[in-house]
Amino acid sequence: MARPERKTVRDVRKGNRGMLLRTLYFGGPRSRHELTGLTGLSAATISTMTGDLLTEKILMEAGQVDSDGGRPRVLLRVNPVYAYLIGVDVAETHVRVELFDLEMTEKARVDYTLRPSHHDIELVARRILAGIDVVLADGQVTAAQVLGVGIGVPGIVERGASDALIHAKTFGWDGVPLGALMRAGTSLPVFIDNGAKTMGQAELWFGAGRGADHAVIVLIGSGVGATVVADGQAVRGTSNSAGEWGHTKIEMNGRPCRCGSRGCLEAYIGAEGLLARAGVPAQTTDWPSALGRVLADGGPVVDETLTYLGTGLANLINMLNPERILIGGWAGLMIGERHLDQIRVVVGENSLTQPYNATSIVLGELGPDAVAMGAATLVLEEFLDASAPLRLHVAS
Amino acid sequence: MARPERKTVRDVRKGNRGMLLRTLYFGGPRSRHELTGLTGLSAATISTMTGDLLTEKILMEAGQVDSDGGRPRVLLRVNPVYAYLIGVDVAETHVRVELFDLEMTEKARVDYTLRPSHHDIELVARRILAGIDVVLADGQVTAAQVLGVGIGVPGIVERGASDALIHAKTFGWDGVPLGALMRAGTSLPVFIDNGAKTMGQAELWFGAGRGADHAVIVLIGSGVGATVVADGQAVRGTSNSAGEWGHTKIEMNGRPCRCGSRGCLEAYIGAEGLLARAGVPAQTTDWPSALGRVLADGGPVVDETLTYLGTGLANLINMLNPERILIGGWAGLMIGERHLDQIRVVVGENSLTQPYNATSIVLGELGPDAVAMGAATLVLEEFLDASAPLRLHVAS
DNA sequence: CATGTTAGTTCAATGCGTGAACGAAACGGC
DNA sequence: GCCGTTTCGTTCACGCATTGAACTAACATG
Repeated sequence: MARPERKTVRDVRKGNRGMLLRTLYFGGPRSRHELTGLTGLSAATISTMTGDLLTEKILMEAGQVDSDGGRPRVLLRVNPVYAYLIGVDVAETHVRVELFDLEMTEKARVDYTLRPSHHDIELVARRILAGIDVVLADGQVTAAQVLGVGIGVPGIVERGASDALIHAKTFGWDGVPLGALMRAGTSLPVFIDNGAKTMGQAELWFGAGRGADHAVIVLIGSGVGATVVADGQAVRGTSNSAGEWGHTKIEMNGRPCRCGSRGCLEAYIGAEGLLARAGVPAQTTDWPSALGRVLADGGPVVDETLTYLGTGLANLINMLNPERILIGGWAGLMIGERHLDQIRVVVGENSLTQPYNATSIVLGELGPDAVAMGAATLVLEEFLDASAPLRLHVAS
Repeated sequence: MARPERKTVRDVRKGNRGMLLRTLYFGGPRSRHELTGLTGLSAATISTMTGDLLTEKILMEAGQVDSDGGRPRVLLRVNPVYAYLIGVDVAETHVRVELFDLEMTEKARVDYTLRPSHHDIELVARRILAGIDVVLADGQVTAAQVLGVGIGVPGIVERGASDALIHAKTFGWDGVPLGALMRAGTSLPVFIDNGAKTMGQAELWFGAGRGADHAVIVLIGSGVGATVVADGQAVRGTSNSAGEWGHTKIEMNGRPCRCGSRGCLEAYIGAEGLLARAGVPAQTTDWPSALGRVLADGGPVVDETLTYLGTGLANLINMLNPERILIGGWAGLMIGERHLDQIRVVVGENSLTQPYNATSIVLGELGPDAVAMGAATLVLEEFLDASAPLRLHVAS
């Protein structure tokens, strides 16, 4: 029963300011006059608030537009170089650090290859910290101009009372305090979340999920996960591990899954399980091409996969009644590009009419590269929500 | 991307007032002094606000308590007879109308038997309206003292742009505008929701779900449904039909379900499916005793049922990471009372360690009678949230 | 250059929460 | 019975928020 916080008059300002900022961020350049309509605020408030934001350089003017017969309207927009965001993608084979401006335009990036079985947490933390320095130098940005660092990691990010702990079996991480390690090396604010979640966040904000209040973004790679969005908010659960769609059971006594259980959806539609079922040799390394060949050849395994996938999606629809389902992840996109229509048919057969008709099933627009961008989005979200007399942070 | 509304200073008051009211409603009688700590508001604000609420008679004094060595504290509480709530349970065999005071104490009730296949919407609406008059008379309450009427109905309640439409196959209702029919006969505010959801609401507020921010309340009767609560709010989905847990698929090509599909969870753990699988003759009418015998006899069907139930719950845990799962519904309670431990074992085997350890699985505390109470809770919620200079409504 | 129209700003009014000063109601010690 | 102490509760000036109304700014047209 999430109890609301105490509010004071200043919170009103903070909330309205955030709303104005969001409107301008997503609603393109607008005049003050248009903003009154879009935000519901009075012209007086818009005037003073935009005044503040302009002197803070969070907003900037963006030309004029004639307004038939009267004073022309001055367009306002978010100043993309007011501040910068850093997004990090920690994956099995690499650590990528990217620098974005406020509009999510990439200004610099650096990749570090991770050798398999070299996932030592200290090493990863060092790579990230080094990467931050590199992108700042390349992008000619000082740390003081950066709002924060978002990091997308594999596995479960447990948000307990104190610091976030990361559990990633494949990395051998069991309760690793990455946040604390980062803070030891930088004074920038750090936000950490599961990589599938940050990718979902990216799709929701900048991809095919724009504007959806109720959505599920499913990620199909070698593993399978999902981001659930209800009322515009990501559902995180009590310890931030919601969304483990891949390990929901779709078949009693089904195929063994690498999680140790049986009949998990991931064992059927995850790339690893799919390729194994199609008889692709286990030592194959180029999974995408192998999957491409399997999909091109067709056959019962592909049909079966579509049935499992469609049924899994139907379960989401029945359970959560989203207005949109996005299919993403490299394997998900490959499957979806070829067979989206058939997936829709299977979903229709396995979900209730009412919620099925309310849902559209589409492909993600952003590639797998979106993990870092989504991570940076965590910082952006913080900025838009609480930008109040914004304090930029001191460099490390 | 649920955008927040414009806020003004008065919304601050409304919000804080609601918080104070909730604190007092659920936190028993408290002194003004204690309220400052519990709400975070200053003593000054508490003083003026409780003053207002006392003159409005929403609050009342509730005795004094010595405070060692100083002025004794005056306890305040919500005035239970400030206003009343009406809850309605529309079920297959009856329409029940109940009158509650603000503390959810039942003041009057009336039942109307519904003959099978006599679910004409006009008839049901007439029964409800008549029932309202009866409970008001019995409880010696005028319509002006009633905050509203909550109605729990079977099937899907579609909240579209205009009025709520109800789809209930078993009733032959397909897009029935019950709300409009009610408003034609009474001027009381009407709130309609699915009966399983209202029961979930009741458990969440007054039953075993108290205080849980992330919970799933599963209802197992002849059908199977669930209420998902995330961040203290019920997840409704885009057309208010979220929670159809019973028709998620747990087995590919499994048993046929009455929904027309196959392998639905409901076909295994719903009372109807369970009894059929146990070989109980279809013409049996006393399902509870039949289920009791099946459970007492044990055997493979029962084990199988527990496996299906546990797996279905494990899917919820993996997907939603709740802190608590409540098992309710008459069949759910019967199964849970005997086999809760075994259910927990199965759940543990089929869910990921992390989220499993974060969840407690418990039985519901409220019987099936809670549908009407939960429906009335819809009205209560409205009152606590927006009680602002509360307007009581004119009688019909 | 006067007029009309649209865009944006300024200002007094009103509402809210807060801290500080103040008032109220008990107890304990003498 | 009186006085100091402690705790509870109220009052009031202040700062900050939005707002409507009056006002200024900047254009087009004739």
